[in-house]
Amino acid sequence: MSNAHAPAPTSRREQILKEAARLFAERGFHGVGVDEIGAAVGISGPGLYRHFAGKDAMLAELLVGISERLLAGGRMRVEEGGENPAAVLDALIDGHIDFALDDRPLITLHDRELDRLREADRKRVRQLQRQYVELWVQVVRQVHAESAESEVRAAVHAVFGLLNSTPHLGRPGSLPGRPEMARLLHRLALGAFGAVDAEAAAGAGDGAVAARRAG
Amino acid sequence: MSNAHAPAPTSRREQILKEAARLFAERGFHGVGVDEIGAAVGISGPGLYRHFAGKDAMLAELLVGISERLLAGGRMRVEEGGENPAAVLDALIDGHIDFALDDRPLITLHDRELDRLREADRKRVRQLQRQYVELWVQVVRQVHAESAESEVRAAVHAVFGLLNSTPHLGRPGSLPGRPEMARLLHRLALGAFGAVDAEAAAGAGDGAVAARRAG
DNA sequence: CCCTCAGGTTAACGACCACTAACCCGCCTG
DNA sequence: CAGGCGGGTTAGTGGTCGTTAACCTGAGGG
Repeated sequence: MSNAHAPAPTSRREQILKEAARLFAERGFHGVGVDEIGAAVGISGPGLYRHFAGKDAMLAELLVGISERLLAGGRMRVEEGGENPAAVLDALIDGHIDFALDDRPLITLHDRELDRLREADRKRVRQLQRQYVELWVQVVRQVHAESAESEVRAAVHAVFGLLNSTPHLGRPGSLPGRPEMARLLHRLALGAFGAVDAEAAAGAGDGAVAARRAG
Repeated sequence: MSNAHAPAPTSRREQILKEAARLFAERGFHGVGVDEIGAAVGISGPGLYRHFAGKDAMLAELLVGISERLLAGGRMRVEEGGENPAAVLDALIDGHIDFALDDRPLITLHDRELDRLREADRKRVRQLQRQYVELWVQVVRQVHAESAESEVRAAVHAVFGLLNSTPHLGRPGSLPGRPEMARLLHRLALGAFGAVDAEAAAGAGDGAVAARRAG
């Protein structure tokens, strides 16, 4: 009712997409009915079909959209600070963190409901995701040159998991606020990447923290 | 028909649970029909109701089971190596990695379909999860004593995301094999924890890897 | 002033699905 | 050999859901 903020020209489409993303993330694609999505934006049920071809089309647009934005943002950051790889990595991490903290539902959908897409859309999303990963891999390899590519790639995946973990957090209160959280996640990501090329000598069972090269 | 392998005393219940876990992880709880689950174990449709009260009961048993096993395993490891916190942490990490690598579908379900449970079951699972997290928090705080508890808790959540990222990996080939993967994940987790209490002085934009105290 | 059309509405339809009912059979026990 | 019973089967049922059909309305332009 009292929609005080956001008098911006938020088109009906975008409004629907936002609510659909939230609902899909909360209860899963199959767990949400079109009537609920409609109700969330004040219209009811089949009125949605004036804006979208169907429920699948909403999910497809959401997933393709987020993948494109992630990749575009990543490419932008790479171009901006092209000289200093470490700075580029910092920027990539910060950009991803902003996404994870501010667009939680989308991040959730991104790696949760991908299989509900039609073949064509799924292929497109996967391609975008792969390009995004490779972007990171290249940058990380410039910072940690000694590491094998396959290990770096796995580490990038793992760090995505780390950064995207915010949606699964319990209720706040026992956790840091948003700015502290952003800085903490940044540190954790860098710490993880820094451990990629530690010598494998660190024997399991020995309690010592993995040695790091003083570089 | 020709069920050549698995003559082990794998009870029908367990067999059903295993296949149900796989299917739920692949296509989501609502995306799988009971007929499919039945077909996966060679019986068809309503035959499942001789073993389970319903589809919900299968999911509940899966999620409660995995949560209990994770917690029990964690407690065991804490007791075994009580003296040396760093060794305990190593053991916790290895145990979780084994789980993530060997029981991928369960790990996926664990943080994906929790909301599809009835109130009572959901509460139980969340309680088990919380205890598991607190177990880790205590151990990590013994290793990194200077860190604030809320930051450690967030870091534990994040490292879970890191370790659980394996299910989302594309097809193998561009990634390390299972043993290398286990060791890599171990290193990454330790690296992340090691970065929890780095002085906040590490300015963003400075590319330096977060400093670590030589302890 | 009509006419179009964007953006709604409600009603209905067809598919799917979890679950139940009713029946069946082979094995073990007494 | 009787009979219970664990573990199946197929047919059916009620409900939900995505989608379509048919109808309505208010605003803007010629």
